[in-house]
Amino acid sequence: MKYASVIVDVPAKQTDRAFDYKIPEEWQELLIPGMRVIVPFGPRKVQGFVIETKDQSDWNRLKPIAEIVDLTPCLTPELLELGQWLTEKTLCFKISAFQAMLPAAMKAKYEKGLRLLTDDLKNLTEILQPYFQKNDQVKLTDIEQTVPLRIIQKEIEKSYLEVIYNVKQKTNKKTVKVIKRNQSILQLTELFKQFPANARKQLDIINYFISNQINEIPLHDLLIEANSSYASVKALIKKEIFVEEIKEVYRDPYQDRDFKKTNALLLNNEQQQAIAPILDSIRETFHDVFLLYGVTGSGKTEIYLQSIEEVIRKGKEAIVLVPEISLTPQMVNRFKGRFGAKVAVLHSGLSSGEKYDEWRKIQRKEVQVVVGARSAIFAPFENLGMIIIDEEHESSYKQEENPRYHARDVAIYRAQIHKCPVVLGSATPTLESFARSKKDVYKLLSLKERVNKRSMPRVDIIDMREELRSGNRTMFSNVLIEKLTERLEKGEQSVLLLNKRGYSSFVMCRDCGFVIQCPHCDISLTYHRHGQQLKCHYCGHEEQMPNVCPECQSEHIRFFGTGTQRVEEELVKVLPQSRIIRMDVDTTGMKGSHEKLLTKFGQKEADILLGTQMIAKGLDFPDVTLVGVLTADTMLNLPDFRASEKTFQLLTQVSGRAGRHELPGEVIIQTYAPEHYSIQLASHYDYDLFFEREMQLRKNHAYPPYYYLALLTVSHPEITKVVSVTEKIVQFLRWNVENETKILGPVACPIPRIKDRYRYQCMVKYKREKNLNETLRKIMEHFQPEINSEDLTIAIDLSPNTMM
DNA sequence: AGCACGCCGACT
DNA sequence: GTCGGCGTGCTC
Repeated sequence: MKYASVIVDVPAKQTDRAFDYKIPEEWQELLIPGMRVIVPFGPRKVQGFVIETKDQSDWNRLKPIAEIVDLTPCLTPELLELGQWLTEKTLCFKISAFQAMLPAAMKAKYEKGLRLLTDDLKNLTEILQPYFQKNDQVKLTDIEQTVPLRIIQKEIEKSYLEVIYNVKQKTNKKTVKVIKRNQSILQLTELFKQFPANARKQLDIINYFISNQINEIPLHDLLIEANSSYASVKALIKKEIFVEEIKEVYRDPYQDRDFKKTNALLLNNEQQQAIAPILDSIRETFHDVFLLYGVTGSGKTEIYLQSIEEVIRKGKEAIVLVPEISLTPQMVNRFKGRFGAKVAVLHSGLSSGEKYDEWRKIQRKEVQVVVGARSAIFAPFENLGMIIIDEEHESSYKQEENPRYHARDVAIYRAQIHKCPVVLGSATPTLESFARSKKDVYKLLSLKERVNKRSMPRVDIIDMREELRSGNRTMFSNVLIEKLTERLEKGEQSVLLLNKRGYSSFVMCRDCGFVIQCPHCDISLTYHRHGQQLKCHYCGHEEQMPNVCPECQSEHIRFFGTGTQRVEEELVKVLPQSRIIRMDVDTTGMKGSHEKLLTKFGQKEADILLGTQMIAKGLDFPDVTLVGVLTADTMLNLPDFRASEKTFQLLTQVSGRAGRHELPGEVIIQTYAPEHYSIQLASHYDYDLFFEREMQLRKNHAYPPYYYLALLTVSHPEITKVVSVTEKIVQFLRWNVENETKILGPVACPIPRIKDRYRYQCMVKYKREKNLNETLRKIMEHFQPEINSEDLTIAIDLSPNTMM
């Protein structure tokens, strides 16, 4: 093939199409679609993806491809196709779709440099001379600060310098030097006999290879094992007895750990009934979507594991998606324990290099199973036998930035192509999925019993308003303190959950009610104990906590709301004898600290684990017998049509953390809205009734699953512009949609201003809209001039999870 | 997105 | 007369 169509790494409307390039002669056999290349683009060079090779091009002034990045394509034909589908489904740029499918380490970095063109350094202006003493190339970033751009430009005009564009690869393949023998063991043995006896170190090395019967060994290891130095090794290399090689090695984040090999557990009756149709689907290469609806502790994971075994037996591969936070060691252990080295793990706790390495294992087909968060759905397997999405209801499966895809949709798309099953597992399925299972679009598989036959822990709802009325002004109800004390005495553990979503510690004046807000965003600043700072979570603005109210000069200005730090302090006051582990973003920022804290708790080095949402999932500690939810209802006040659903899910999840083993558990839910149905029904573990009630509400308010949603968010520094653009969009939409489709707006967003930009939105609620994407594309096209030059942005989210 | 080109005002 | 502002349009 002589020509290649390339999608270039320039995320913009005008460049969102293929550009053709000539393939240099020597690469014409080599280059195939899915490979990354570096191509000249205007005056610079950019990375791009080859989507097609061909023998003809409509363009006549073609530039040649500058470089090939991959030797094997990083995108399979299926993924190339999937990228196309993603762009259409989410209205994102093609390049963004491709980049979303690969580990971040494979994204190119760009760097500008200057190259010396004149032979005589003295021609150059004096300040520039020192930079070119040693090298004829200098990074522009090194010079920019000291030398004004004007001066540099002058030199370029005089052709003493030229600008060069470098595309740098982040892909830091980790390598080691290995020493390889160049001769057979037999030859070495011969050599050993005749070797000069005074070369003792060299003899040691040769002997090491002979006695251990090895072909090669990493240099580092050799030096230690044979107790020798690099000098002796080099001498042997010079004699051509050994050779030195650079070898790619994987950073294995789990290398220092042994995983206890586990075997398949015996499935109970219910589990057997649930797994049978999945196994059928795997065996018969048939696409199906299963909703595995099983209460916490009903043994869903064992079903996953045994299904995967079948997939592997068939010589196929499996993807397992788990929510980011539940990718705890416990989860990894179960998969590694069963499948050992056949598993790759992809989650945010890994460094970008580690993620890249795990991805390479998948690409090279060295593993058959990948366990990972959302983006693992793009694992470059070519022989998929099954896709599992655990905790199907988790909102983290939806990406909240472009491309705004939902992993569930991608899973079903891929599974259709591979003719394999998708298993969606949850104790609290999304209304969408459960509704689909009722309509037989998904096949429902139920697990109603817990494996250990224990009933779910008893849940008590505590009305915090009552507590306040009876004079308890702390954040702990009397009952909770009582129960916590009880656990302390018995040596059992407790978990306390602070539901922080939709809740922040703002600063208010007690005298005049003034709340300190961000000057750039319409949202109150959050108090951070660290350095008495006030911080904006949306734009990063920081200011000092004032001593007096800026409005009325009163000294009664203080922060409200509760952070885990604050809870910890209070808790220590009430239960001074307790040992507490606090887990939130502050304490788990560092790599691996999350895990360390959990291990500590698991080894009973603490009595109470206190944390935010992140502790709600996947934890399984035998001695936890009490779970307390400090503030159950904070989410309910958010402008989010899923607020009740999320509250129900969260409460059900945490309740499942108590009493998973021998000891019976108990749950205390503190709330200011005890009568709310999502709290009431969660306390009775009544998903079915919750489903009924919530469905009724969704129907009445025209929300999913009865209607599909599309959310358009317009932003611009001037409010008048935002309003007028949003109005125009609404008008255009009204003209172009079906009668039963509802258009809401324009309205200001829940956060009406972020980073000095006003935000308005408009919501489309529809049942059938064949041409919606086309209509939306027309809108984007129409406003393109303003988007390009007037700092206007229009964001489109098809099927938004929230309205924020 | 970047970058060049080009057309206008305010300075040596 | 030149420097430098940023609107416009292109990138195989």
